[in-house]
Amino acid sequence: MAASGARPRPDDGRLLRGARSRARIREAARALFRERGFDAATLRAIAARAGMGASSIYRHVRSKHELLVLELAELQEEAWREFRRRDARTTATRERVLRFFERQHELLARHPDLTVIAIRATTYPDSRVASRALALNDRTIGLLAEILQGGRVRGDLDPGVDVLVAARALFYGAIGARISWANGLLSEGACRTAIEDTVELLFRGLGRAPASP
Amino acid sequence: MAASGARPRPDDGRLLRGARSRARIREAARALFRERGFDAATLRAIAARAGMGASSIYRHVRSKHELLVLELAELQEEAWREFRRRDARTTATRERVLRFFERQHELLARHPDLTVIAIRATTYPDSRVASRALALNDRTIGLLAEILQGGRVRGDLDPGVDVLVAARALFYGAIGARISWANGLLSEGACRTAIEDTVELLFRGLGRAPASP
DNA sequence: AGCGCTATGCGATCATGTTCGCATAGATGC
DNA sequence: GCATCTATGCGAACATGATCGCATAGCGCT
Repeated sequence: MAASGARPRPDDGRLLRGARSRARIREAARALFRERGFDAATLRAIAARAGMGASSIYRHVRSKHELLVLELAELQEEAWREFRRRDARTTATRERVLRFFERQHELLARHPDLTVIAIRATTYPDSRVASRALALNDRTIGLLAEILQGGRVRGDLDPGVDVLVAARALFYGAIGARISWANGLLSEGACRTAIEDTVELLFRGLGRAPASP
Repeated sequence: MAASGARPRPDDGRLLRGARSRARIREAARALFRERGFDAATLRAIAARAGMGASSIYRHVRSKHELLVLELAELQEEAWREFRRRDARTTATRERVLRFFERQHELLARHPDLTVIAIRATTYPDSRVASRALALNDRTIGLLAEILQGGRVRGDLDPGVDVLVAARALFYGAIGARISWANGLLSEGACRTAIEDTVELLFRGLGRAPASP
C-alpha cells in the first residue's frame, strides 16, 4: 500500500511508476466497466488492458469493488459540478431538489450497470468497500440536506422538520426507484416520474391535519 | 427442473425423493445462513449438511441466491402473520404503519446478514433472482399501500396523495436506514428511530403551506 | 560497489459459485 | 423382462476474485 508510512521523496521513481500503474488500471477499469458492465469486466481483462498481471492490481487496490467506488466518486463529482453550474440558491427548494435528481439521473442513466452495482457494493462484507460506498451516499444526502436547510432558513419549509431525515428520505426514495429501473421494471421516464412523485409527496405530506404536533 | 412438463403421477418415487432433497437443502441452507451468514455458508457446506454433493443442489435450485429468496419469503410471511395478529384496522394509520415496521424490524434484527444480502440480491445479474427479490419488496409495498388506502377512505390521510407512491417512499426509507444499520453505522435503536422519523416526516410533510395544490 | 529496504510485479494457487458429461434409479410402455 | 425416458446425483472441471511466496528494480546509505 502506497499510502502508509513516511514518504520522504515524492519523486521516488518507484512511486511514480506505481502512480502510473494506478492510472492505467483505473482507465482500463473504467473503459471495461462501460464496455461490458461491472460483472463481465474480468479482473484479468482489466489487468491485461492495463498491461500487467491480474495479481498486480492488488498492489494498488484492495478489491475489484474499490475500482467501482473510485468510478462512482468521479461520476458523483461530475453530477455535482453540473448541478452547481446551473443551480441558483434563490430557486424554490422543491425545484432545486428536483433539478439535483435530474442531473444525477442524467448521469446514472448512462451507466445503469454502475447504478446497480453501487447498491450492491453497499452490501458487501468487506467493510472497507461498503463504508466507502455509503460515504458517497452520505455526501449526496449531505448536499440534499444543505439544499433543504437553505429552504428552511428562507421560510420555504416547515421549520419543524429535520432536514437530515428529510434528505435521507429523498435519497432513498430515489434509490428505490432506480433499483426498479435498473431491473427493467421501470422505464427511464417512469423512474424519473417516480422520483418526482416522491419529492412531491414529501413536500406535501400524507397527513390531513397539516401542522399538528 | 422439477416444475416443467406433465406430471401424471404425483406419487412418483423419484419426485418424492426430489421433494425430500429440496426440503433437506432448504433446512441446511437456513441453518447455515443463520450460523455463519450468507457469504460464509458455502454451497459445499450446505450440500454436505443436506447429505449430497454440491453440484446436486443445482438440480433443485438455480443459484445460491435462490435459497436466500426462499428464506426471505418465509421471514416475510412470519413478520406479516405477527403483524396481522395484532393489527386492528381501526387504529390510526400512522400507528399501523409504525407497528408494521416494528414487526418487520423485530424479525430482521435477528438476521442482520439476510437484511443486507436481500438488498444485494436485488442487484444481481441473474434477473430471476433479482425480480424475485423485488417481488418480495413489492409485496411489502403493497401491504403498506393497503394500510394507507384504509386510512385514506377513513379520512385519516390527505385524499390527494397517491398511496402507492407513499408506500414506496416509506419502504425505501426503511431500507435506507437498515443498510446503515447493517453496516454498523447505526445502532439498532437508532435504526428504529430513523424509520420512525421517516414515517413521521412523511405524514407531516416538508412544505410550509399544507394542502396547497 | 555493496547492502538493506521498499514499492512493484508475477505466476502459482486457493476458494467458491457454477456447469458438464456421465451414471443410476425409478417409472412407463411394450 | 427389456427398452426407453426422466428425475436425481456425482465428481471433474471451469471462471473468477483473491492470496502467497518469490523476484525485480529503484532508492538511500556507507
